[in-house]
Amino acid sequence: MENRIEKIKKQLSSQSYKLTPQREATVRVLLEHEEDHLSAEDVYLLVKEKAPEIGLATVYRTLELLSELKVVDKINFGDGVSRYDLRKEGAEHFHHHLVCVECGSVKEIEEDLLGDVEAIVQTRWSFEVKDHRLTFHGVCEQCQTISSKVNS
Amino acid sequence: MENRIEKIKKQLSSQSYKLTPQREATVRVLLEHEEDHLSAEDVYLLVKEKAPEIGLATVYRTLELLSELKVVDKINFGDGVSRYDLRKEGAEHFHHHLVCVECGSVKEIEEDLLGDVEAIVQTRWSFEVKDHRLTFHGVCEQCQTISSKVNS
DNA sequence: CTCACTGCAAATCGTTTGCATGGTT
DNA sequence: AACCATGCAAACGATTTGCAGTGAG
Repeated sequence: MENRIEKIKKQLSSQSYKLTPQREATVRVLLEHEEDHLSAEDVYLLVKEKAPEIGLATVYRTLELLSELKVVDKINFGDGVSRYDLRKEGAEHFHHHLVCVECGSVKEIEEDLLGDVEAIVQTRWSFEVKDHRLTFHGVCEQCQTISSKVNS
Repeated sequence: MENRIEKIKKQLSSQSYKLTPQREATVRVLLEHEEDHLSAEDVYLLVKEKAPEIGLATVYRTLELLSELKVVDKINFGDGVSRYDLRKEGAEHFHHHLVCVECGSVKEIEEDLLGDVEAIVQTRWSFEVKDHRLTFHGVCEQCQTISSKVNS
């Protein structure tokens, strides 16, 4: 935890940005909720618990900044809200997501399943792939169980 | 063209919706711009050329309806705008996209490259895949050429 | 003293909704 | 007459911006 903060601090200062208390509080919230997919509003409310004076605009500005530095990834699951996801240590690619159309839960897949596909795209369409976004829509294990009960 | 309109008309009436003049004009615009990825605003402006009385709200309502019927897919490339994409005839899956980070162009890939990956997700995570969204971010062929010129 | 950073409120932008009207059946 | 669909304007929610105040270097 602390060393990840330290790392982010260095990343910031290398581009002459400061890790202000507000920014640190925001980063800490993100670290404590790595599994979730928080919206800016979510982050704001959580940060407010630690630093009540913080403003929503600052949270937006911080998330924007972290996004530029590729510390977080900004995603969009189609509801009109942006969500922010800590990039895992050393991950060079965005991870994949499984979105359940029944309960709305979101699961992350860390493995990169797209190696082959990227190679195909690269050669067949002469497209130099830098990153990707992959989301599956479907029914999660839990909801499959529930609906099979209902239907029996 | 006409037979696709006819088909959509049938699809609508099978669920007791009507293909009103406004809806037809909207569908025609989408058909004439299959390659593009129009936002609701874009569609609105184009429809207005044919049917000046149409309101923006109607365009939104029509696109929403077509989206439910799976005639179009609603996508989001991360700028805060929804875009609407005609589903190809008989396609059961969403097609993939190549977004160029240099010039912003968007290219479509019709082939479904995810068959294997879906099988993996299905078995390994017990997730029943219904559909997917796959977007690659990178540099398109044209921009690769340009930047290699600049750098030489 | 300077300048990046902040909080607040107002502004913006895409999208949705309420409502009165018009057209079909 | 009942009802779906429309246009318009107002409402809405997420995000951005202008600006004056603050604090670290």
